Amino acid sequence: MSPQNSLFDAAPVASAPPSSPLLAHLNPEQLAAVTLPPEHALILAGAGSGKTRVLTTRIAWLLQTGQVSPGGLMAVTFTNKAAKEMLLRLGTLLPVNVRGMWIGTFHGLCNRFLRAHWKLANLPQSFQILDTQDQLSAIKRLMKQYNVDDERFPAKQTQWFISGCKEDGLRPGMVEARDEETRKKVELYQLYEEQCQREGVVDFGELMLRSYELLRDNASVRDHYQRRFRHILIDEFQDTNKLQYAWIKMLCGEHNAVLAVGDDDQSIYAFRGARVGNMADFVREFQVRHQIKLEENYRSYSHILDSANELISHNQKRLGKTLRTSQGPGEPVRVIESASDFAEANWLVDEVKQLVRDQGTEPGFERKEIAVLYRSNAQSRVIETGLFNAGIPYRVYGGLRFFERAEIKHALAYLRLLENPNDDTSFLRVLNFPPRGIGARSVEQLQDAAKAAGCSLHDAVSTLSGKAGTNIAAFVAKIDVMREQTEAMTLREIIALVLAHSGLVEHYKADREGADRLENLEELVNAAESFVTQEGFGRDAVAMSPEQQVATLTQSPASQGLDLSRPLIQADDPLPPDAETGETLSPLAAFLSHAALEAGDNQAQAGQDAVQLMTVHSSKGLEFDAVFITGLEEGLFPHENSASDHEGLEEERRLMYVAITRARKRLYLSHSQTRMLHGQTRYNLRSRFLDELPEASLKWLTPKQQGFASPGLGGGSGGGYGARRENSSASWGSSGRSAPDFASYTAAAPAPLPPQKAEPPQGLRAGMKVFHNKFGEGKVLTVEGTSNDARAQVNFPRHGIKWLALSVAKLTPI
DNA sequence: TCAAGTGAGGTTTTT
DNA sequence: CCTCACTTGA
Repeated sequence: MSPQNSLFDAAPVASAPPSSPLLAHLNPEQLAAVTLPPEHALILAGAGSGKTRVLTTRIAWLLQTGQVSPGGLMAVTFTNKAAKEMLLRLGTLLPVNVRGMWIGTFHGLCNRFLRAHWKLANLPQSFQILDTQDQLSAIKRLMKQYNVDDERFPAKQTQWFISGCKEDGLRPGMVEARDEETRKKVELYQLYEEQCQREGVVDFGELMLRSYELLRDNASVRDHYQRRFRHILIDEFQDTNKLQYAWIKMLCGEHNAVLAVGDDDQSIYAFRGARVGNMADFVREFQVRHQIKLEENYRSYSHILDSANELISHNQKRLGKTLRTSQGPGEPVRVIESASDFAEANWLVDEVKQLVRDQGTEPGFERKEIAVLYRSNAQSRVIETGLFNAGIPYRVYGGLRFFERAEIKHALAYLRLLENPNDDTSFLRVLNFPPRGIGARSVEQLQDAAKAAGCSLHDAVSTLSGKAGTNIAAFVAKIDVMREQTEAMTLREIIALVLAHSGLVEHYKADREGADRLENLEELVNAAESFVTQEGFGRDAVAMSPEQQVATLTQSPASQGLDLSRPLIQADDPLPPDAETGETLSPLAAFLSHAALEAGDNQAQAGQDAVQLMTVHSSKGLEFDAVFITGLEEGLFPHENSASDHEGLEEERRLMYVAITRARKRLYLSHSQTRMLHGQTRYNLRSRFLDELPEASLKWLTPKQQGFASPGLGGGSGGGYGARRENSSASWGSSGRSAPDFASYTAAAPAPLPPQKAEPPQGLRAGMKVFHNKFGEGKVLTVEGTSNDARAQVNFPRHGIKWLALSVAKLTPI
């Protein structure tokens, strides 16, 4: 390794930077990152280190110093939210018209690319995008048609297989199929592809894969984009999958500069194909000479950061990074043990009340600045019940988003049929919705006819005869008439007409519980309206000519230091070969892409001052004044499915790291002795992660108990926080039932009482080592049930994993 | 065609 | 225990 290649040399600024206001207030590392020379670089950006700021300032700096024109760079993110944020902040840094710039999500940019090159990509101009739901129903339909046993090949699994292949860049012919089962899946993959192609639809994976292949197979297109995008900036690089990495590589020729920004310690999406290893691969394959660490944290006090640092230091596979702050220690991290999940929720409710009540005085927390995090969605229920009964407003992240709602999907299906009559997924979705007397038999007949003729359902209708055909023919006629009627209409008018003529509005009006759905349909019209005005109905979906780009740029307000007279686009920046710039995508088609790629807000009633409930995964990228991390128990967090192998455990630890680093001022870590799971009471040990934190930064509100050794000891009651120190010698279960149960919060709907006794059967807890007369030594994995029903799952090194009924088997703790 | 019943399965999720 | 997807019966 050459000296230049040494790790994390904060690269000196090439030449003295212009003392631009852009660069003010950046710390040395940030400044170095922003002003890096135009070469490949990796920024290792810790949580809360100003990553987005560096990215946007870098773009602004490149533009301002004339190193690149707005059309000459591309910035890629994973979520629409991140992309919007980037555009927004860029707009505040520079008077640049960001419309038309290639800043967006991987999928959004691929969509734009494929729209510009639809012919080369072998797609219809207005190809439709299948979301995950659509994809699954398309696969189900396919499997039915080919009489595939869905017991042996569940549609979900097939979907997972297909998506997995695409993420790895594999077409059916490239998949290595050793066993019969895989061969069958590959066959289904092949058939699915043919079906999508026939119907003119692409799924999310296809957007990426086809873009990649087009670049790979078409030298002139590839050359064009390689020459065009001198600067490529990638956000959240640790989340890229194999295909995305290959795609980036494909966009890189001799003279490109890729700026990859990421944090290996926050890589929590391996389960969906993300490869942290891409960071190391990037450094090696791109011969990255500049690596910069951003370790200064602007979010949290040092007790919180010390906890995060210490925890993550237990991971072996790391690039290495330590967060620091100049904000001072702050409060210690509070740790609490409860007797049950109910008690935990109760305590949490009390604590939240306290935090909110203190508002105005110190510390003073707004409800929306309080987050409750958990490992899995199922955990939210108890907490919701508690908050609900206490009358505390709360908001749960992660339900159905706007464009995923059934009524919206129905409306979109009609709209899609206007654009593309061959979209069988949409056809089937609304063929009999609202009900118009088309039964399963008729549908099957139609499907058979279509299969025989090798055409779409829409086209097969004419071949249909008899009574069954008339209703279907009427449906098709209705769609065709709508298409004609809407030809010259605005998007808003089109949607209004479709809503009325499809019968959707009528149907929901008749439905007692249809009011909400009607409201959403109303909202769809609004969404279309604002799409048209804000997005310029997707004009940016088509590659802009240089002239257009200069034009939009000069339209923007007077710039500070941006020389508008200089030619912004080089003369040698021609339109991509075969770009279909003449034909504009229809507003409707653009809106439909938008609906598929941007499913809408993930939270109900935004803007309200409500406590935020979400999984740790969805908390990534967010921050709150106060954070509760709940359910810190072995088996839950780290999750039992991940704890067995080293890789999985390290990812769980990163997840915990993400959770901790969400907190600005105050952090609570909570675990419970018992928890209701799958209808059974489980007895879990506290998470090992709690033992991986620095004692000096913690404050145990309930006494810390010794490891696995004394299951019968200790004190956690569900009650008062911080006031429970006195019962350190009390046997749990017999004391500390002082917490009010939910019934005391609610007059109307009493919730179930917490269990009377939290005594694990025979004192067994997960994680304990036990001895069995026949099997020898083993480790307890789980304990379930009570008294006579109780059983334990034990892993015996010699005999494997066994379930043992505790009323029969003799297990001695050792 | 719709409502009630049955049975399986229950980490994490964006596009 | 709870949710959902799918089947069955009127």
